[in-house]
Amino acid sequence: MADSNERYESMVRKLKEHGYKLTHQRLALARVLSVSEGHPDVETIFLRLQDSFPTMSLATVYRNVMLFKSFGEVLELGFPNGRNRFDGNKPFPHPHVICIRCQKIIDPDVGSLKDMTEEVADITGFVILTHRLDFFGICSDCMTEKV
Amino acid sequence: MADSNERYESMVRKLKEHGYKLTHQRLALARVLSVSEGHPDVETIFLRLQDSFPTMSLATVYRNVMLFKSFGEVLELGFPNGRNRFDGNKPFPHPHVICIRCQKIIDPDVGSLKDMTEEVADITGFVILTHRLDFFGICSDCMTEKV
DNA sequence: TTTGCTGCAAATAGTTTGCAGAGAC
DNA sequence: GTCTCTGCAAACTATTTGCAGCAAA
Repeated sequence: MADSNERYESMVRKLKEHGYKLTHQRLALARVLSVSEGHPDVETIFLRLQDSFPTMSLATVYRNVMLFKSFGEVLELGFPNGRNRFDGNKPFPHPHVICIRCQKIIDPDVGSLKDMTEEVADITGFVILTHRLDFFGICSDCMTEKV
Repeated sequence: MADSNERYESMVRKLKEHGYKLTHQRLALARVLSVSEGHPDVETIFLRLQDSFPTMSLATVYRNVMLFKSFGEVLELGFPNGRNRFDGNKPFPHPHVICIRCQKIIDPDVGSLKDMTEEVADITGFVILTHRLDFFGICSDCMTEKV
C-alpha cells in the first residue's frame, strides 16, 4: 500500500494547482480517499465522512470524488450493479481480485500487463491508454464459512 | 467469430432443457444475440428486434437477456455509465479492446491469462472463477478523424 | 467582498417489477 | 385449458443538477 500521507499531500497539491478551494469537505474526503481501505463505494465514503463531518451531503461526495478522479488522483472501479468503488491509494491501473460473496476487493502483486498491452496495440491498431483487469472468485474467508 | 447458427441452436436447447417456452420474442432475441455484431447494448438489441418484431418491449429484452445470461449463454460487460453491453457470440471471458471515442468494442486474439490466473489464486488464496480484461484506447478510425 | 462551494431536493437514466391479458403447448 | 410470458406503466436506485445561502481567500 502506498504511503497515505503522500497521497493526501498530492491530492491537496492538485486542488491548489487547479485553483480549487480547500474546503473542509474536500480535505476530509482527500483524507478518506488517500487511505481507501477496502476500495470503498460512495455510500461507505459518505458514512466514514459523517463521523467527523455530520453535515456532509452525498452530492458533495459525488462531486468531489469526480473532481479528484479528473486529476488522476482516484481510480474508479465501475460495476454493473451500480455500486462503483474507488481507490485513492493506488490511482493507476492495477489488477483486482474480487470476492463475489462478500464483495471484498484486494490488490494482488502480479506481473504487469505491459507486454500484452503492446501486443494488443499491434494487433488492433488502437492507441491503448489504460486497462482494467479483474479476477472474480471466492476469498478464503468465505470458502471456509458455513453456507 | 464463433458460428452464429451453433450459438443460436445452443440457446434454444438451453431454453428447452430448462423448461422455458419458445416464444417468438425469445427466439428473435437468441438470433440477435448469437450474432452480437459489435457487442450491442440493450437499446441496440431492442432496436434490432423492432425491425422484425414491432411489439417487442424493453422489459422483455431485459428479462430474457438475463435469462440467457443465467444459462451462461451471454456475457455481460458492465460499465459505470450504465450502458451495459452483451456478447452472445463468445459468452466466455476474453479480453476486449474498447474505443473511448466511438465506443466500438473488438475482440483481440491474444494469449490467455491462464498463467496469471493461477498466480493470482496462489498469492491471494481465492478460488478464481472468472475474470475480465479490458483495454481502453482510441481506434485507428477515430485517430485519423478530424476533431 | 467576491466567487466558488455546499446542502437540499428535484430530476434523470437505466433497470426491475406488478399486473392483466395474450399466447405456447 | 393451463400456466407461463409479454407489454405497459409505475417503481426503484445510483447519480446528477438547479438553486439559494454559505464560506474560502
